Amino acid sequence: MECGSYQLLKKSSQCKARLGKVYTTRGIIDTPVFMPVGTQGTVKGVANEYLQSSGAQIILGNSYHLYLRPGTEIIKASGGIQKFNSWDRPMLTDSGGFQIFSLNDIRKIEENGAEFQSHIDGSKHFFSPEKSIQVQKDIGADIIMCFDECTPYPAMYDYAKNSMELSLRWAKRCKDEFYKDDAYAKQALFGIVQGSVYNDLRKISAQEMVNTGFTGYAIGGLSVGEPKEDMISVLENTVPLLPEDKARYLMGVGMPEDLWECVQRGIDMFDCVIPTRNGRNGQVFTSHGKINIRNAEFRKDFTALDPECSCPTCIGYSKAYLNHLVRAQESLYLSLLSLHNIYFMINLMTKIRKSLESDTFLETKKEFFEKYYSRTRSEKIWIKFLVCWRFF
RNA sequence: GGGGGUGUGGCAGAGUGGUCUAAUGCACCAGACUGUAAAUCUGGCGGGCUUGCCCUUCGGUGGUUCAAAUCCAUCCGCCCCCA
Repeated sequence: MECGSYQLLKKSSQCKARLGKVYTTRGIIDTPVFMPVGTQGTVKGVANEYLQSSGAQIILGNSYHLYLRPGTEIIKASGGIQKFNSWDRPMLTDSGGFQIFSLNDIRKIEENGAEFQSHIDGSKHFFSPEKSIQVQKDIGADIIMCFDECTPYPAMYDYAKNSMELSLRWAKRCKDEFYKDDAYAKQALFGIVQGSVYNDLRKISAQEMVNTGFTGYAIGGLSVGEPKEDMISVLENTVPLLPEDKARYLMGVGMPEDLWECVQRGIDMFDCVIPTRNGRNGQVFTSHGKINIRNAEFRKDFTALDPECSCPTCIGYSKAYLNHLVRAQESLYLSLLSLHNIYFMINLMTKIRKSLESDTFLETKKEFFEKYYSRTRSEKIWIKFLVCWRFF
């Protein structure tokens, strides 16, 4: 099987959700899948052994960050990123496109590419589509991404259009660069659909990307601050334009509730920093909703974070102890909470896949949401809950 | 016994006539985080409500003044040095 190719196993009879597999050089990924983010070649705070025990099938790395440090020379010399970081399951690298968005103040975009100032030492670097592909080839992940501009939100129509068209031209250059040598035998290149919240732009982008032809298709530029309804609308209008026999990857999403909504609309792959970042900030996902373990209410709560979780954190430690670790700024909590959140996401995706196998996606979703929003009675959460219901 | 210093919100610590409910840090109470410039950031932290104002606060008491955390008197507590 060609690296990055998608096999559709089963379609939900209830919605656009689908069960499948993505084949890569280093293994087969069951989809829908959640990919923990490991920007610098490590999922922050979580050792490989634990990451594997969580059931994580594939993790992300970031070209821009790895290019700056340790540098592609070292990664190449080590035998590729997965020799370097000892992660033997599949990996995907982002192109640096997201850094065009997030390093807003220290970059300049032009037709040929983007000039960045290193956030580490201020030195100037230029990423063209060709450069990004070369870097990603040197890093050596199984799936690599086109260099794009992650259009900021809000974006005026004209800006979004120009940005989307630039990403299209860059995508073609990425493809040319990618197929220049035989790297494609081991790696797969995914294209990225842009167009902000404008469905006509999304349509053009999707059609053009498909015409250009990629092994898989990502939807980028979402979950950057737009209303949730806009994200859903974009998915409902864009996903049907993508070929059924290719993987669909929604970049940067998301929260547990988002995963349900987006799988329902036909997404196969997700990545998000949320489980690890929130873990480092004390916020924990549980089957009964998210909690901030730092809060006073947990000082004397000697039960586990989530009674339904069997991660090492939940097996070994109480909320009261984790609350203490956070308050005392003991570094152990960074790992324990990140690990739990990763388990939560991975378990959630397993639950989703099982529901697709038995074709009970919507029932399982409803069950999840009822429990997930049961803990808090706050008005805000209930409004969110009702908004989610609208999509049934 | 003599000399000097000091007492400020939970803690540390600024402030030495009005712009003081009183800087700043910590602690505390919450919130946010979506292809990671994030172990980060934001808000709150005397009381009351009609959210603009009112009331109560800088060891105690009394005073000076239009006005006192700030000046004076006195009392109380603590610290240092000399005997």
